[in-house]
Amino acid sequence: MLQVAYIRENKETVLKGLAKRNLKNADELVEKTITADEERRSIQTQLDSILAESNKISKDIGQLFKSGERQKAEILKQKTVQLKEQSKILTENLQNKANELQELLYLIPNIPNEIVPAGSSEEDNLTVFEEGKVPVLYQGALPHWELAKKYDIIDFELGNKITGAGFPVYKGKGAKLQRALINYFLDKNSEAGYNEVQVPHLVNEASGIGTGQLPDKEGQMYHDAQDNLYLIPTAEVPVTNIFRDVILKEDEFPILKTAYTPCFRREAGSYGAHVRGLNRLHQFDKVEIVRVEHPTKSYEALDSMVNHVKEILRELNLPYRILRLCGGDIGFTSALTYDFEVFSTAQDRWLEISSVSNFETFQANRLKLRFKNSDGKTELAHTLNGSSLALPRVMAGLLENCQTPEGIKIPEVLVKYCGFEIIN
RNA sequence: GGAGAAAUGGCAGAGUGGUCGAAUGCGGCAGUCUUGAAAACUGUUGAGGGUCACACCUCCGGGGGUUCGAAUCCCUCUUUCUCCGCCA
Repeated sequence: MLQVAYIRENKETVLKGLAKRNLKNADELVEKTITADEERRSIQTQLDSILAESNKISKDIGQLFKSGERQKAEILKQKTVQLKEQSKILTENLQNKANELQELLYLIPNIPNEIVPAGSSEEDNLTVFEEGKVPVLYQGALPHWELAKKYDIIDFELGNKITGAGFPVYKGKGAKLQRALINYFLDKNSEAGYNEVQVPHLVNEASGIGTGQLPDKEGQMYHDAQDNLYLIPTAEVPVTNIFRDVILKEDEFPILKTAYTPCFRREAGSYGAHVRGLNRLHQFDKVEIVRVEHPTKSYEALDSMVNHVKEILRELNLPYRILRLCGGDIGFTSALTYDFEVFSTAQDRWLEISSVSNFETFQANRLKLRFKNSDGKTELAHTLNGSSLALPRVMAGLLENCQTPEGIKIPEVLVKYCGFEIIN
């Protein structure tokens, strides 16, 4: 959520940024917001002066009672009746206007960074880096869902029976490989200075709002209506919300956290060939990295996160590329996002396996995540996060790219985590 | 699940209807002293709104109520602690 004061004072910048996102009715939205803000402040001022007056009278009454002048006190009491009426009405108006303003602010996405390319869809994303050799596979190489069946390591039908589509069961070496990857990712993240945490997999409404899933992506999360809790779509939500309503000291920066969690996504409206096998699931595992940074250091941090993910992919020996998302494809809350994609030879397509973003103050404003700066003023911090990494597509990429006629060769770095070198 | 107690500023902890945004201590920051540091002393130190700046307004777990006036009284929710029971 952008700060109203920022919108008020930087209207042109905001409009320009929203234009890059191809946001329809941006002008109207911004105008309405500014008007609602003005009205809110005007009502607030009126209310404040009425409250000031009645506070004063109350104090006077106190004095009069003390000095025994009950008669005079009774007269003053009469005066407050009218003030009370007025303040009641104004309080109600203020509440309504504040809600209206809040609703409007929820509709305005983050302002993209200068270097975010213009564009309307994923076609316009900019490839900024590419690395790794695409292996030449043997005749008869299979997509991962065939491999999963052949070696009996992932069972989609069984998951379908237990729960439904998109909830696979990992079996035998498949389960072990999955666990190996999780441990490997966590270890890599820890080595890089990320502090490991285990967090709840269900979150409350305030947390969903804090990181921006609510109210924007309400329908994407599984919701337990009985207790009003949401299954997390990513560890970003519980981990970042560690810092909700927190005022940090400046020397507490930088903050680096990593967590492994399952992720739950309803993925309403996603069907077709591209969601086969592991490509799109309702439940999947992910290791996430989250950072809270000083505003002057957040882009440096973003680069460091990108480099960190690069190193992991290098070690896994996977061919990948990095995209800078364009204005039309970048997430609602993000100012700059880099997507990592692994090339799947057997599917002949790129699979998104990581998304690394800087949210600047957008989340921090919702979270009320601030720090005391060197002038002693409170200032919003910057938040960032990225996947390091999402399991299923890494798994898909590994299975497909590492397949040989003899079986699936486990990358060197994973062998000590798996305890085996080949799936056959 | 049953019984009881509690929730106040970074922390500890006072405050049971007016002069309380809140004593005191610790911590933090600044200064004096010192070659420097420690100690001691002095000052300062919550958040949000509002203003050019003041004024002013709101906030004592959340919500509601009583009252001219609520940290203080009432209702309700949440959370924590203690004891008992049950269970991993």
